[in-house]
Amino acid sequence: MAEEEKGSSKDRRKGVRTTRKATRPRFAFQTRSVDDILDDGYRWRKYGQKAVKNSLYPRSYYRCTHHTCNVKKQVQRLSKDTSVVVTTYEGIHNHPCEKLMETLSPLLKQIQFLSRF
DNA sequence: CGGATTTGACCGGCGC
DNA sequence: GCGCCGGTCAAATCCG
Repeated sequence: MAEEEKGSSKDRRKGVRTTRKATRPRFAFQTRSVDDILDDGYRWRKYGQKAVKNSLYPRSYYRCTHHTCNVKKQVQRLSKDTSVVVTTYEGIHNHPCEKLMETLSPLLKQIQFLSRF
């Protein structure tokens, strides 16, 4: 008979060890922007979207696309001011700021160039 | 082609 | 004990 892959093959969530409660500081601040995705210097990948009761707008969940970076970001829109988004950062980056580096790259180059003198 | 994104479905914890 | 909510992951799809 055909093997029923339904059920066993569908091994969805498997081992969500609770050993993931390491230091995880949470920083939340509001920003006035019409875009939910605020490029603050890191790359984010959306992994979920859920609607909030206190808000008639959905909340977006983002995660850092880095491998050694376990940082999470939550973005919610204020029901009073849809032009304001609340960004909550959870965790710390384990890698240098890509965008920041790119922005400082030309500057660093110039500094090094001037340093030669 | 690869990476990124979207939606739906599922699971765990908690309350009563 | 059961139901409900929140939160996360997976697959499929899209774009450059």
